[in-house]
Amino acid sequence: MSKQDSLLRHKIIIQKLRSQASSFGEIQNKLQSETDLLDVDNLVTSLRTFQRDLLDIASFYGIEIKYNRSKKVYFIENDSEDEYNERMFEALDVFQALNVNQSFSAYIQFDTRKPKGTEHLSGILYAIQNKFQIQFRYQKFWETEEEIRSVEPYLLKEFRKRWYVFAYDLKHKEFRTFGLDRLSALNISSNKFQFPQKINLKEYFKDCFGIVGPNEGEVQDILLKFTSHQGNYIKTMPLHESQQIVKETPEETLVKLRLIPTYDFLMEILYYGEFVQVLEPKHLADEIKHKFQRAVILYQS
DNA sequence: TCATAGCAGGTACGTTGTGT
DNA sequence: ACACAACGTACCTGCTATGA
Repeated sequence: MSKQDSLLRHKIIIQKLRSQASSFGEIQNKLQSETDLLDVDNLVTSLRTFQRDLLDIASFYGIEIKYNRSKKVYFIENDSEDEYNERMFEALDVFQALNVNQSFSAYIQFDTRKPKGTEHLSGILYAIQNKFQIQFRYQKFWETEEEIRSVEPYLLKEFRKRWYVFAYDLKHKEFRTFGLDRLSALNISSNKFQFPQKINLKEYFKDCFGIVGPNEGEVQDILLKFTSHQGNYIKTMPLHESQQIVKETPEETLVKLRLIPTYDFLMEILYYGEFVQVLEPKHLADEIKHKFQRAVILYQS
């Protein structure tokens, strides 16, 4: 029984109890069926170990599982569906799937991609937690030369499967976002910094789309008309936390957003091509229109 | 009465030291 | 360089005391 199995067991227990309150026997049955399905070491444990699992789940994930004596079932008391835990379980799923059997490699095709800089995640996280300045080499997309940066790291941010660190650049004296995949020779210095009182990170990025900070423009109400097919997709994968479905018909889905229309957002709209129309604001609709017109010119000969 | 928690002991596995 | 024993650690189970 490895640590990995313990994590897997925790995940299955949480999933089982999220779907319904269950007795210890029912949980054991679930663990047994998952053991057969995943082809792993036996995940079924004794009651004593299960009780310890409950304590671990509470301390690791903050999910409190209680026992209902009269109904003889365990249930989750304070389920928050925490984003971090969800992502961790997701990673575990992938790890599990890839780890099951090497011979499955014939059935798995990876997206082609370059290194994502994830090896820096734990180092930067450590620096953020302990408020240490960091230095690193940084290469911008559009420049060939590397620069040495010295920054105060505040936040790790993920966007479109890439990781970024939001930080205060000590040389340029401003907040900047750095892509981890373009960063090398990371050094965590012993220089401490004070976290700026005036910034609330959740609030800071609330109206933003992508990695561009809020100093890039004003918050606006945006109304988009998607084809119903794309609309279904958008409903399951919201563009932004402010997203609201305003109207739905068999032909179209109207979506309202409230954010700063940054460059990243513009790119997102262009990505949906003919399947979306910007209804409001007009200047954004015009900008998209111009971009498409310029693109069309490329194909006229 | 029964869930819970503490403890002792077993097993598996990784690491380290030693001999060939 | 390799094999193997000794040791340490993590994690498990079963037993049992506790207390709501």
